[in-house]
Amino acid sequence: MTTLSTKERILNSTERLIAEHGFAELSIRKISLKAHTNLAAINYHFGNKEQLINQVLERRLNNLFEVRMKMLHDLNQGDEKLACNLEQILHAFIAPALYMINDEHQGGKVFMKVLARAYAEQSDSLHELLAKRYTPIIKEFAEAIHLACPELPRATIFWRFHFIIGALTYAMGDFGASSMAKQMPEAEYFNKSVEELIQFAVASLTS
Amino acid sequence: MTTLSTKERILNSTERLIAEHGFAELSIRKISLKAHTNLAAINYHFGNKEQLINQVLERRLNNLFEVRMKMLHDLNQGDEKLACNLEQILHAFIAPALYMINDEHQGGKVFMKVLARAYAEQSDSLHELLAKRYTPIIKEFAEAIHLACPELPRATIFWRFHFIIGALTYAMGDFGASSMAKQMPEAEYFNKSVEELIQFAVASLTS
DNA sequence: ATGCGATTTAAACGACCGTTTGAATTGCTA
DNA sequence: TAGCAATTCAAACGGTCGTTTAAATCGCAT
Repeated sequence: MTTLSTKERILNSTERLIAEHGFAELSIRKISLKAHTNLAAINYHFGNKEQLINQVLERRLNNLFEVRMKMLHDLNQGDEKLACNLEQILHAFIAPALYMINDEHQGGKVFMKVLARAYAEQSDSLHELLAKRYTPIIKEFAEAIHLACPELPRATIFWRFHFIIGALTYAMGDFGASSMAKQMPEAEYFNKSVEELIQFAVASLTS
Repeated sequence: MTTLSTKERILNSTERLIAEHGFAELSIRKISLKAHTNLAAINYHFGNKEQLINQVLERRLNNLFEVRMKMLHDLNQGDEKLACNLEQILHAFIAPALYMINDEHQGGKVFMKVLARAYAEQSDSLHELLAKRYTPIIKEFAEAIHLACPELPRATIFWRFHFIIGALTYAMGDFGASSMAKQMPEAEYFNKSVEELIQFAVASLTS
């Protein structure tokens, strides 16, 4: 194990604690204990608890959204107005979230649970952060879907894409807790989730 | 306003506080203040905080699930093996949740936010309570869907119904917070949500 | 090696938490 | 109306919370 900076250890520990025990039980003291650092180090490096949580989310959201955008743009190489396969578009949106989940070493798996928790919190600062990040990417993907399915009204696309995000978020947060998960190895269940989710999303947009 | 018992006032206040501020900020003191009662009255009537929260959920979950079951059974009147319209089946599952939301007087609207929060919490007791309630109803609805769509593999039905529940839950928790919500009156947005959600669910099951 | 800014530390602050206690009050029955 | 059980109440319990303070320590350029 490489030696991590105090700041990184705090971010990682916070992420894990939220994923494992939720926001309600999260405390500065538990974080500092898990990160093998001092209580005050957290306020020193992050100001306060709220800013720490925001940075935990931002750190990975930035990466997740960059990957999604890159995969989308790679689909219509150069030509922005080229209509592409609906399944590919949804793959570009869904798969990065699941790749991230599989990235055990970087804690992406943990993060997706954090993200699911964050959605359900009604903390204004969290909601703002998520809305600010999601708005542009939703617009881009909705536009791509419109090109792929020109017969679908734009409003319908927005509604259904919104619902797909809900299903994805819910599935990620529930990952491993489902009764289906216990009937097969975790890796297999994971891959199956990706496949089923994409097929589900495609079907929901091709009525 | 009719005079409510202390127990009812505590349940109602707890429900509202969870919906408005989440589980993290919920405290016995805030509940007793909102319910115009004493701190100790809560422990007197409910034992402890955890049991109070469980009762808040059970009170409405029981009603919600009864209505769903009744609507499903009313579809195939008497004849259990009669295949019925997929849209009607999904309506029986989705609409009661939304009727409940619209039932302002009984606080159903508030409750759906509570439910959305509860999903994201990883409290074992909450998860157990929800799993115990959901398992039988999911089986019944999956069976009805199977009769309506015999060409769909049973496993696929379970996966997609699971995703639909996710979309529904997410939509309910997000109700009113969406950017779309601000562009039309609340009642209209609500009815539109029902319609779009059912159409979305139907589409996702008829690939 | 010395000085200085960056970092870490122990300790304490006031505030709020869930729960318990035992006395006061209420509502109903005998 | 007397008495008893159900309910409400003020007060206190031990604990945990987020944050702050000031001293100790570290890393590194001079």
